Amino acid sequence: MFKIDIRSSVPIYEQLTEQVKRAVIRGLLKKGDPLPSVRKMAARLEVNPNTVAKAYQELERQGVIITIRGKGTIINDMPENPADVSAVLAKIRPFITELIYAGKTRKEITEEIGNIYDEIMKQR
Amino acid sequence: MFKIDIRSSVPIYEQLTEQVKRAVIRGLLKKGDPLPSVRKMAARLEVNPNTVAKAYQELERQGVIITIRGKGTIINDMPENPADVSAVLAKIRPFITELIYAGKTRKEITEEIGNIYDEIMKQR
DNA sequence: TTTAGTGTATTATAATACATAGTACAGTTA
DNA sequence: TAACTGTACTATGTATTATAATACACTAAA
Repeated sequence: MFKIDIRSSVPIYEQLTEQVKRAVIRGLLKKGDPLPSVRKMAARLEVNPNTVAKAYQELERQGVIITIRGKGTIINDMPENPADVSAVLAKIRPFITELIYAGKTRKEITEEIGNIYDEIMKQR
Repeated sequence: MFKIDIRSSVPIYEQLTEQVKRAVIRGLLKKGDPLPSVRKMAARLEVNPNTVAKAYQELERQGVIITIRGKGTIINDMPENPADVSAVLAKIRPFITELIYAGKTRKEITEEIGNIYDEIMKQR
């Protein structure tokens, strides 16, 4: 269900947190569903358990999962009150600048973003 | 014309490269316009000359500026053939995931991107 | 030629982030 | 008790970012 690209420049724990969130968005994981333990997940992904632990801690901080020491980790509800959207938009801005500089029009850019949206939501 | 936020987690040289590109996009800088020398720019921004040099080298690598040893640095033509757009889109994807998770709809997201576009293009 | 101003290159230091390794501890469940 | 949870800690290695301090090659003007 989860795959890590070890050659990517994106940190492993970030790859994992994003994929968990995507699975929740797609409905592949629902409230109460358990995640594999830190050690099992690490074994499956062939990464260090500490790296998985870091990803789980980040997911809990964002309210995506609930962890209970000794028991395990389960998926939480999708949040109702939106997170810090403006901070996310600020991070996107430099990339939009790059696209404009590459000659992309306003319409092309918004269409590409729409395509990304569809790809994330799509059930394989 | 350029401002650096020293408290930002975005590297200084990245802040500078993006602002130069934005100035070109807005038409505030045109082909042949000179950029301040590495040392002058560093003094104005109150950063180390090496950091400015790194930004200039990155801008030259991207074809934004032309540097001539002993003479100075000037703005290049806007590129006609687009750069690696797919790589940029790949970097945007995790942020779109975050926005979806925060409850944003497809329409809301594409509109927000459009707003960013307008803000970048806007002449103050 | 000399001088001052360009960009460039190198070495060193410091701080931080990322990932791994190994070990230990606290809590839960069968 | 035994085996499993998550958590905490130290240590190591690598990479990135930024600064500092020089040094070098080239250009333009005095």
